Amino acid sequence: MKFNATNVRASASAADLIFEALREAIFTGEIGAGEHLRQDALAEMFNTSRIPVREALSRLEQQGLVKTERYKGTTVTSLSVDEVREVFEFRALLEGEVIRYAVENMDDETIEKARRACDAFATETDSARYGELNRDFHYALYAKAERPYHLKIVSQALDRIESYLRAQLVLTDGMERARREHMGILEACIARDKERAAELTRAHILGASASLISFLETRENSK
Amino acid sequence: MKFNATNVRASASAADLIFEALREAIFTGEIGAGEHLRQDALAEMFNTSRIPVREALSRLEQQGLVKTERYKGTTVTSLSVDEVREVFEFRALLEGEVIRYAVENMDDETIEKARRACDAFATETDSARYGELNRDFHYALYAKAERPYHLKIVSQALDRIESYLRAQLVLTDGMERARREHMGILEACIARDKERAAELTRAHILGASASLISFLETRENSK
DNA sequence: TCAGATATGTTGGGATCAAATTGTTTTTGA
DNA sequence: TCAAAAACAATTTGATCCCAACATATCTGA
Repeated sequence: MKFNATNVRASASAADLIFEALREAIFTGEIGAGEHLRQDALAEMFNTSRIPVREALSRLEQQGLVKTERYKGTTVTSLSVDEVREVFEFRALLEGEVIRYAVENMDDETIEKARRACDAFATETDSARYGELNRDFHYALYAKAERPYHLKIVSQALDRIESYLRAQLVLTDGMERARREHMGILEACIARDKERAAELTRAHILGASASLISFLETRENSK
Repeated sequence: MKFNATNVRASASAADLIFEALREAIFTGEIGAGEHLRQDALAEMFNTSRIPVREALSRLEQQGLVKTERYKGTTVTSLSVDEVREVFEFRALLEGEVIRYAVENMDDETIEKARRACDAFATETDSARYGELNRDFHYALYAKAERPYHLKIVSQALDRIESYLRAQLVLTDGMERARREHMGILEACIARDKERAAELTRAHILGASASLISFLETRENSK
């Protein structure tokens, strides 16, 4: 007899929980850039020892969300405008290519799934969930590219700038524009027009980048 | 009295040293795919406790070089042919773009540095150093792209398949061909022809991929 | 024979201590 | 007085010993 394949073993370890909590806190801005994270304090906060805390911090560092210096501790990293711009540029290149692959394998089921994600994004009113629903839509399409490595890197790039992405979406026209552009991408996928889908995706990302960067720069200047 | 003969106390932390040692051992094949890594054994081997060992393993896991399952331990991951193919495909896309940026900013100093790296690669006789010198050449050019995030991802992709890359280079015509192709790329950079440099870089990577994969597949079939 | 019990080994995580390093404060000497 | 030196505090890194959770192999009894 074969046992039920439920993934009990994949249940989160303490390090997983701390990692997720910190990641989310950084994304929402609850922990601001430059802030110092002390291992002892975190261990106490999460009611564990330092061991899982260190593992979580190490993973955050690998993702570039924090930086730790020997004997000095770990701080939340802040990205410069140039760095943000570069990550968006990278995403435009990569996601454009990924959607091209995806359209090649596109089927009705995937389109249906993407349409639902698109609707969910368009009707959501809780701005805290914009980022998540935005990912849902794109990933629904990207899944069909059948390129797990590419997708992992896309995901990593999104993590790097997630907090900025969330900020961009809640800007006045960010959501409305994203809604429209998602529709366009979806239609190109339905028409199986991979070049148009790729071009729209690139434009979608670069447009968001431009709007975010102009926001960041005016904020920077007004300080 | 206990002697602590290891040079743990240099500048890198113990975890750094263990990480590097394991990484190199995996690259050279000293630790084969599927092999089991036990924390106790490693701690004893490096004359430390399990704490830095676990940190090193965690970092290796983040890079995808090993996989750990809860309460079961960590094993060296092996890539399927499809995965290897995908990483090469990814590199072709990304490195093609990176060299395009690099040519835009190209200067004589960089070309001189790349030429030296190219010569060093062409004249090296120790096959263990091929991989490193190959990286040196490409990075010398890529540096001028002034895209740190892109370069980090390139580096990460190379890490993922480093051991395969080394295997590919020591195949009979791998080195000779790489020599020729490096020359071509360098010349395109000198001519400031970014499209040709990009196309040659793509072809260089995809060619290596094709030759490696046919090698892997015949080996697979002959088993 | 084979399902269940048992033994053993490994990883996950806790607690506490020592060592190393950095930053801060206090003391000292000109 | 004030700059350099010394002492001190805070913090991270690592060691050691501990136990719990879980996996696997072996043994046992029907």
